[in-house]
Amino acid sequence: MHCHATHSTTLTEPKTGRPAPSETDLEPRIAKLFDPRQPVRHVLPDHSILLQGEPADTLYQIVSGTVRCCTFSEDGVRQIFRFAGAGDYLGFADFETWHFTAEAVDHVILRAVPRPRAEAAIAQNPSLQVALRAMMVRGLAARERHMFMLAYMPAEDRLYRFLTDLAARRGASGFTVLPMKRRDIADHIGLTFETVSRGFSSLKRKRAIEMRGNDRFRIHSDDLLLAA
Amino acid sequence: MHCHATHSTTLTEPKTGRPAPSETDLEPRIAKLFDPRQPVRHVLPDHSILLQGEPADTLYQIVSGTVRCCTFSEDGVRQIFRFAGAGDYLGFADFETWHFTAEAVDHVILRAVPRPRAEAAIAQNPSLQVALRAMMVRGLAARERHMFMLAYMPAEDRLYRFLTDLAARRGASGFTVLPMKRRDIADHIGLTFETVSRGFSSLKRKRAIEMRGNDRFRIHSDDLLLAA
DNA sequence: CGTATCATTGATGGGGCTCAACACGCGTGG
DNA sequence: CCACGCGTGTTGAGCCCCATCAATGATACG
Repeated sequence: MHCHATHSTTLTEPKTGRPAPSETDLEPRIAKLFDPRQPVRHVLPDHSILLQGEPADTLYQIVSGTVRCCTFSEDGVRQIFRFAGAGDYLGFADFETWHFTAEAVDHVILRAVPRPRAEAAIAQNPSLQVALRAMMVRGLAARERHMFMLAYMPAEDRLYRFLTDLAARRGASGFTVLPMKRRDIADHIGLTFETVSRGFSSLKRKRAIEMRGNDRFRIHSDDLLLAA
Repeated sequence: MHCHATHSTTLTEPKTGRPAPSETDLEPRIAKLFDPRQPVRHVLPDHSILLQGEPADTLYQIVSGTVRCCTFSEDGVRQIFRFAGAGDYLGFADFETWHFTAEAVDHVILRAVPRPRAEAAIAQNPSLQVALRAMMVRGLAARERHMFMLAYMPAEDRLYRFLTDLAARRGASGFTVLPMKRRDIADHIGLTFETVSRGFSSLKRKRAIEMRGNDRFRIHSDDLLLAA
């Protein structure tokens, strides 16, 4: 029983990507861990930021750019379980070694903080702990939502939801930049890049999306979509 | 590019379900939140423990039995993102309202603690916070592992891995009880119950598993499996 | 024995993977 | 300037795995 409506299902999330009220208040407490002026790291497209299995001795905040967080199976299949963007954090889901690999999709700028210092600050700051737990709760729910997509949604719906979620996170109306390649999208939503490409074509054909070049898109209103 | 070997891929987890050393030390601290003698709740098979959307005013520890944690899409499709068993906890991934529904698979016995009391205890106990964060980290990794399965593994491999993981969690060698129905398994690994059933038959035929009735199974060694 | 629930097995069709060809932009170097 | 290669994206043809629909067993319970 697949999801008929292309724009289907948000499960029960408040709305896509909208942080809970508590989150809005608490997020700055996490950001304070990072010195807003100091150590900044630049990473070029397709270069790795951190490697699965290596010591997780640093935490990062993404200043700008897009990061793909992925794991590789023994036979080299890549699974991107998350795209992280400006304002997101890397490293709070590990203690000793990284359980995933992070790579730059485009030019990425990071702020870094050594783990010992961060952990010490966390230990002394109860409201920071609450903020962290809230962040991880959102991470759990996001992964469950993604699991549902992988298990039950047909190809085109997966792509449509990926695009709407991305546009919602970027916030601004109008065209949204699509920093990643078709292959990256495919490895994220569990398809081949050919199927992703067909999905783009199909969505364009039925006026669900509009594209400028192949790295900018815009979602059309649901009303238009229903007419198709 | 599917996973050829039936016993394939653990990604990079230490080993199935084995808690990290830190976890072994810290887990009792979470357990201490629950009074080992007092308020116990019994839930009959297929009855609900907590409902998506309702206030999350209680935390639970599972004393015995198996719980399915699931979400429902608008059109009624069920996704079981986790089976929780004896020793597992429910409720640390929410603050105000439940983001999922928990139902008893078999007869379930729970210990409960009111959230305000638990949160107060957490706020005052730093090492408990560390334990909680470790638990949530494991939850994140488990969901990512599951995402990989849903995205890339063929039906039979999914079932085989589900069974091996279950047997590993139960620990004891010999036959393992399978508390849930085919339909539950299907909704967990993203298949239909018919395909799950065919998977059982196929695994039996090639001597990968052995069954006693249809609710007890045993995994055969990989050596035997390779010979098939 | 009749009924209900669950599991198994078969037949059929379709969605997406695979293999393959082609289009397009962009760089380099003749 | 055009040729050529290369990376990326699109489109087509064919096939296979799994969802779907359907029928038959198996077991428990009245």
